[in-house]
This record gives sequence, C-alpha cells and structure tokens, in this order.
Amino acid sequence: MQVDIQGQTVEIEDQASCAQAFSNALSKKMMKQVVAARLGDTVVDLTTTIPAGTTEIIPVFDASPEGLDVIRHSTAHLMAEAVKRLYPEAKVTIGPAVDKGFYYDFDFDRPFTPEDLESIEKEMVRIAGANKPFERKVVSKAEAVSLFKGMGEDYKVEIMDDLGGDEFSLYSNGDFVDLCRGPHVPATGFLKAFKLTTVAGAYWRGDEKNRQLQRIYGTAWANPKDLKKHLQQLEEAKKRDHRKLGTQLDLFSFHEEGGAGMTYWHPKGALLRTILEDFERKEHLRRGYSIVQGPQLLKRELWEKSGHYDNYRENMYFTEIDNQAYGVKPMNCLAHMLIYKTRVRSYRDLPLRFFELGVVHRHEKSGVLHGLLRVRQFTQDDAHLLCRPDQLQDEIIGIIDFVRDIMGLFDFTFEAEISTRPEKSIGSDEDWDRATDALKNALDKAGLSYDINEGDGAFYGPKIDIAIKDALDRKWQCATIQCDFTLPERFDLVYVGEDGARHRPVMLHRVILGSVERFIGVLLEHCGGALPTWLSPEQARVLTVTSVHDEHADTVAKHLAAAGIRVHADKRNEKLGYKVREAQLEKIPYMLVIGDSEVEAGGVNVRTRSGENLGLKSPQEAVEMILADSTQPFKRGGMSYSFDACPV
RNA sequence: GCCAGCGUAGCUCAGAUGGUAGAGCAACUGAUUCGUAAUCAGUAGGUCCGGAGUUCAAUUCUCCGCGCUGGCUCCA
Repeated sequence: MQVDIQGQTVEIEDQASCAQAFSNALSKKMMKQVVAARLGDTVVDLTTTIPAGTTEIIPVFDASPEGLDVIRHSTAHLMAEAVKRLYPEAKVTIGPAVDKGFYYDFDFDRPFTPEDLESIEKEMVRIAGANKPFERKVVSKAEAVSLFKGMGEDYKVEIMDDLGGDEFSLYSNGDFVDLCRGPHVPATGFLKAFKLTTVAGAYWRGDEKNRQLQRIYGTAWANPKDLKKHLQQLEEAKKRDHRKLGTQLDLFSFHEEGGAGMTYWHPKGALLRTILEDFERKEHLRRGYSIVQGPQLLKRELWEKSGHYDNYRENMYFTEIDNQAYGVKPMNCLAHMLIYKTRVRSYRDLPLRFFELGVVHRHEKSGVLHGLLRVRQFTQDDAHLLCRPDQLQDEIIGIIDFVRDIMGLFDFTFEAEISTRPEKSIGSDEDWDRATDALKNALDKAGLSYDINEGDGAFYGPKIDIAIKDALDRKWQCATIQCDFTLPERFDLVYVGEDGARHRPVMLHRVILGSVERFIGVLLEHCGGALPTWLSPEQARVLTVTSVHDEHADTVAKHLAAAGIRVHADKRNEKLGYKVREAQLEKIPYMLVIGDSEVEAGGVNVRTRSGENLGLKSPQEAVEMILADSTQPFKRGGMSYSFDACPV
C-alpha cells in the first residue's frame, strides 16, 4: 500500500515498515513541516496496522487528547534520558503519560531533591534543544534482553518477561534507549512546554511489599501557552481548597493537640452541617425510610460474628469496659440488623429502610488524611434496606434515583463504577454473582454507564461507587450502594413469607452523600465557598450606613428572621464599603443596605454577592426573593424543595 | 504505614554563617457618622510545633516524636 507521509510517498507493507518509513521520513527534514501540517485529526499509532486504503497519514502532536498523550509520554522519555545522563546509576522502570502530565519511576539509592529536579529540568531543556530524533526499532527478545542486561536495567527485563512475546519495540533518542510501544513525537524538539512538579515514593508495580521507587512527576503541554494556563489553573484551584475556605469562612478547624483526622465544627460550619442533615432526614422520611439510631460501641464478639474483626480490624478502634472488649463502630450495619431482629418480620413488612446519620470511626493510615475529605471520624448518611429478593432490583433503582436527585440538586456530575469481589471477603461465589448482576442490571435500567473495578468490593459484597470531583479534578467517592447476601446469613435475619416459611432477606448498604464531612469538603470546592442560599449559614446581612439607621435595620432584620431567614444586622461604626467588603468575603448571598433613603422609603437596598445591585425593595419583597432563592428545584423529576416548607 | 517537603502572632507571610524575632490583616482602645470590596491613630499579642542532644549560647545544627502538604498503598 502506498501512503503519503507529509508529502513523501512511501510504500508500506506492514506495521514495522510503516514505523520505519514514518521514522525515516520525519527524522530527515520533515520536522518543521509536520508541525505546520498538524491540523489533521488522524492519529498515527505505530503499534497498529495502517488500515487498507489509507492514502495520507497526518501525525497528531497537538492539543488533542491523543496528541497530548504522545507529547507527555515522549516527555517522560526525555526526562529519563536527562536522569540517566546526570545520574547514570539510576535504573529506569516505567514512565507513562497521565492526566495532565507524566511520571517516570526510577530505582536510585538516594532520594531526588528539589534541586535535583531543577538540574534534571535544565538538562531536559538542553536535550530538547538538540532536537534529537526518536527512532523506533523492533528487535528479538534475546537481543532486547541482552541490551538491557548489559546496561544493568533489570526492571526492563522483568517487564519483557511479564509481557511475553518474541519481539519488542525500542525507542531511542540520542544515547537513551527504552523499551516502549510508542508512539512518540518525531524528535525531542517537539517538546517545548513541560515542567517537573514533584518527587514521590511509589512502589514497584504498585505493591506495598515491593521496593519503593522514586517517582518524578511532571506536566507537559502542546505549547508554552497551555502550560502557563495549566499552572494558573492550579493556582486558582488552590484558592478553592476547602481547607483554606474552612479557615476563611470560619467553618471548621483541626487540632494537633486533639489528634489527627478529627474535625472541630465552628458555629457556622456546625450550622451548615445541621441544615444539610435536616434536609437529609426529611428527604429520607419522604422516600419511605425510617430513622433509627445505634450505639458507638458494640461488643467485640459481634464484630467477630460479622467478619469485621477478621477483615477490617486494622481500621477499627477497640476499648475495654469491665473486662469486656468493645469495638468502636466503623460502620452502622450491625446495629441496624439487631433492630431488624427485635421482632418477627413478615414479607408484608418489607422492604424496611433504616436510615441513620451514623458517626463512625476508622483508623485511617496517617499518610492518607486530607482535610475534610479523609478523616478518622465522620458521619455517614447511612441506610440499610432489607428486602425480599424479588424487591431487590426496584430498591436499587430507587436508590440510584435518589442519588441522581441529590447530585443534580447540587449540580454535581458523577461517575459510576461497579466493584467486584476482593481477595479478602466472605460469602459464596453464587451470592457474589447474583449481587453483582443485580447491581449491573439496575444501572443498565437506569441508563447509567459505568466502569468495572475488579476486586475492589467491600468484604461482604459488591458495590456501585459514585464519585464526584474536587477543585483539582481528583475523584472522591461519595455515594455507594452495596449488595449483601452474607451478613443477613451470618446474623440469621429472616422474614415469614406468604407460604408461612422462613426466608432470608437481602440487605443493601448505601450512602447518598457518603460522609457529611467529605461531601461538605467537595461542595465547598465546587462552589468556591459561595454556598447555595438554602445552605448558607448566614443568608442575609443588613448593613447600615451610619448609626442613625440602626433602628430601621433592627426592624428589617426581625422581619426577615420571622420569615425563617438566617440574618444578622451589621451596625458597627464602620464605613459601608468596609462592611460590604467583609460580607462579600464571607460570601453572604444577600446584603441589605440601609441609609437615609431606605429609612425614608421603609425599604432596603439589595446587593447580591455576585456584585449585582437589585435596587430598593420592601422588606417583604426581600423576604420573598430570598425564600424563592432558598428553594432549589430538583433537576430531575420536577420536584422542588424548600428547607422550611418541606413536608415531614 | 512508606517516600519527599514543610511547621515563626488568630490569619497570610518576612527573618538571622547559632547571640531568645518582625510586617500586613484581624483583636483591643480612642477619634471619626461616613452610600456598595479596606477611615485614621494608638495598644497588646510569640516556650519561633514538642522532647532530647551538640554548644558558653539552639527558633536556627543533629536525633526522636507530633502535625500538615504532595504522592504511593488504602478508602466514605
């Protein structure tokens, strides 16, 4: 087949010759033209055979996702070359492109310092400037093994052994040769916008038991402009960091002397939580859940019976009272099962939906704690649904609907995943299959796409995980739906069926927000601290121009408060501009300014936190406007919800 | 838990080859009565994360803790 590679007609027979032709064409004189002609959207992947009938190949190294991938992966090679030049003893392992950048893992006997990163980056710039071509070569395994062994690169040999096969492709740029499937940019000169960001420890093959390598992270883009934009976005994201907002808005704090991973909620933060929790209670009651509450401590034997002691012990706190060992609950399910067992349940009673805002403690490893997003004590909006097998599907769909309503209300987009049986687990394979199928079917029926996460389920059952993203685009798991045939068995939960015989109910564990702490953390980042009006601890603030307006300010504030609006009057002897600035920084939705003309008219002048001036309104008009804004319509299902008007 | 970096006033940050430290904002006091993001002046505020070691002397150097940050592993 004849194809045109950037103006050169080349005869291509197979994959290898394509690669060779491509490489030759570009390495000679075509580099500049390639950059200039890079408008097409065909991606050349040298690992796949060029489709029959192809007449033109336009390589893509631009800002398209595929192009960025090639650029980033090539930059990883560039970095590896720089590292090998500066520190020849370092052994190379793997270096893939990742979201927004790349990394490369090295085995090196001393840690890389921030200064090392600077020298490496300088070296990279130098190599990029030399514009050395990336050249592809396919060799036999024996040849590749002897090459890498000769260089002392044992990790590469190990990778080849694992991959299997008799032939491997090598890419070289200058003196540096790496085992790689490609593709790459034609030459190092294409790499113009990169920056090394951080060093981190990472285990070989991601396994804690393996040797820890040193991972250098970097970011790379199609051009310096995009790089700059990305770095600016990172700065912007820092401003939205919920930990920073927590301090600025006086919502919560953490205390070294009190212990890591424990949150202290200040008045405004505690109020925010309370509003959110009340909302959840009402929403659950409305959907046929009943509210229950269990204790914090349960005897150790109970945790042994449930399997938590064997499978979850390292995450639990234990204590002893009168020679009796107790475990602090890391989950709420046991209490809910004990409540279930307090009476004989009929098939007519099911489904039962027990809801609890349950405070749980989990001993997370010290290195994983992260603001509100990963703490050791948190409140789950937890529920356990006990149902007949024939009700299972509908119950799961009901939960998915619930999740969609809530995520839509907060304007979150989310991603779903199904996690299957892990190594450490209890129950039979049949039950696991049944449960996994039930979850898949429900997602299919709900029309949601999902990924499969093999081996990542809870120890008692498979689960659907729903993740939302923080300011830095990191995903955080919030909602989860777990299907469990095992614990009902272990705790001998039964119901009496239509046939008069005893049957086993199925249990669904589920959370919607996940944890109140994590959800508030992500929500704060999502809205940059400007909470929706219905959740704002202070919804309106009355601002006086001078002290002669105090009386009218009090009257207005009382009027709003009587209507259920959370309002304060700022009557301090400060200039209006100062008070506006403070209210603005505190992200208070409505500022009601009162001066001479407002007193005369008996009204208020309304300013929103977006900076908009809505002009003079009567106190009653202000009340109506703020209440209307506190009513957030659900995006699906046409329901609407007002915090104070919700039916219980 | 592992790798790396960091910890100075309530907050944001300066600072010294080892000689016990500053700024802005906030707080407090006084003056000012002022129209949509900062009025002026003054006062007070710190075991420089904790402990041990080296030293005549440690906030600074070393070690051990605690905590935080970014990753890894794990997870709501």
